[in-house]
Amino acid sequence: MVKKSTLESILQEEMSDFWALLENEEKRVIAENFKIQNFKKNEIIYSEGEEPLQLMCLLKGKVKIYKDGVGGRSQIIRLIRPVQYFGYRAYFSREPYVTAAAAIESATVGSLPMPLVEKYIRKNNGLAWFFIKELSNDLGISDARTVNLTQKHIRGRLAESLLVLKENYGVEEDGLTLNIYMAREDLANLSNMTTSNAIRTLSSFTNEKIITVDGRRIQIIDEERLRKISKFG
Amino acid sequence: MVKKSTLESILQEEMSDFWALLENEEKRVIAENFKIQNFKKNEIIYSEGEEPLQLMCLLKGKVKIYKDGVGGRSQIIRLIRPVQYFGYRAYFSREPYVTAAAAIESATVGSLPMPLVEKYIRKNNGLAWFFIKELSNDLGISDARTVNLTQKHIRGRLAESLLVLKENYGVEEDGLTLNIYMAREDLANLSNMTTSNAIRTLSSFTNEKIITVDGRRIQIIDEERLRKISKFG
DNA sequence: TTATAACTATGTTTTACAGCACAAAAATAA
DNA sequence: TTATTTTTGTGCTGTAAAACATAGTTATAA
Repeated sequence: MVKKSTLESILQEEMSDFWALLENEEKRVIAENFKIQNFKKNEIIYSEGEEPLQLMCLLKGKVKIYKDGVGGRSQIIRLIRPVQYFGYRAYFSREPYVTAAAAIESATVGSLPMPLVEKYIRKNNGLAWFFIKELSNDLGISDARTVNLTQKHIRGRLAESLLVLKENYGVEEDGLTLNIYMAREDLANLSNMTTSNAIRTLSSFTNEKIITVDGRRIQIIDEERLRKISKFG
Repeated sequence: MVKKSTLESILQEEMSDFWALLENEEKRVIAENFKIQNFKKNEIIYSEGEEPLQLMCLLKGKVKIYKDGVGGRSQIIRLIRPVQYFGYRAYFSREPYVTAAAAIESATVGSLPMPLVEKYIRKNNGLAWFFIKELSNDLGISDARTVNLTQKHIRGRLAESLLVLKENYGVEEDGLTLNIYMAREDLANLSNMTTSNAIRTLSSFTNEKIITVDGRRIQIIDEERLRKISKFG
């Protein structure tokens, strides 16, 4: 078991944006109820239909929020990086989860009971405003995504995904290699296409010297080109 | 009892969910800054790229929130009915509108300056909670929509749209006729398909006795069937 | 080590849907 | 009224992408 002081220091240092908004008494209670959990690669964090009870904060690793659709096909809705919050929306809407979450790579998740979070939101305006901004940002992204996924062609969708991955998880020291190693299947589920087509289109991009691929390592060589494809492809 | 202005009575009666959350002083200032505007059928209410300055509330009529995508194609993101609020999200995200809004039929819109709304959100917890719930609901719908639009086939998407129209705008006295008369093009933009395919698929549904069509009047005859198509089609 | 499963790669076939053309009907304007 | 534009309806064609098949390749387990 993790020491209480450690938990509090994580709240203070990692989740400072959230923590800083709390009053002293709130901080005490939040720290008491804060829990940390580890998830292995591919482990499910929560599933569709479950009751949303925790506000989660990704402290380490990478997480995908996804939705299973028609015929076993899965759609990745959004990607979470440290330090981002997730798992709370359905609670606000008083409904079970309509999405699921899983670790793309081994992940550390901090969590707080939603009823407690709601209680403090209702009396702490800074906290309320924090969630209004979070939700507003996510909603804007979701709306934009709907159009991108439905109207762009395969090349455009994959190009966009690669750029999103770069923006979201950044690159390694070389400034080119994406700092995330995703299975082709996940890349496909992110881009709304079949795995075969993700593989095929990656090959095309490689042939056109837009990217290089080494297993799951992807380097973006010609970002400008990728942006053009994303916009018009 | 003091006689209220027309504007104030609209706030009190039509926008009661919002109004009831305000303190007396807030009510006074809100009433002072409340404006009403009329829009003709097909008139644009706001456009992508504009600065979001008003919280809008649809008092009468029907409004579509849409986004122009690749090659002049348009995607309807959500539909607004009285009394629903819209136009505020982008302001919270401190960005220009990423969507546009237009009247499907002649509409009356009440509006309030966003800076004022923000000011009150920051000191009125009930108001903050109101927007947290609104945003949460919209985000859940948007995420579900992404999957529906990308994974379902044409028949499934149109079936779903018809059901959404029924849930959203209801039916006339006969219990069957959708209470909204949309152009085929709008129906197509709502369902992510071409106008031709919307027309064709409507014809198919008619032949299969699932609906009847008379111009823009649509009656849902076999809702059960429509649900099945929406789910598995 | 070998065996087994999971992932990646690529070629072939099928099909759902967009794109286009054109006509009829309805709405709107002159 | 007639003229003109907009909307609706159908048939035809082409193609993007799914579905399928099969094989090589890399992990994981026994």
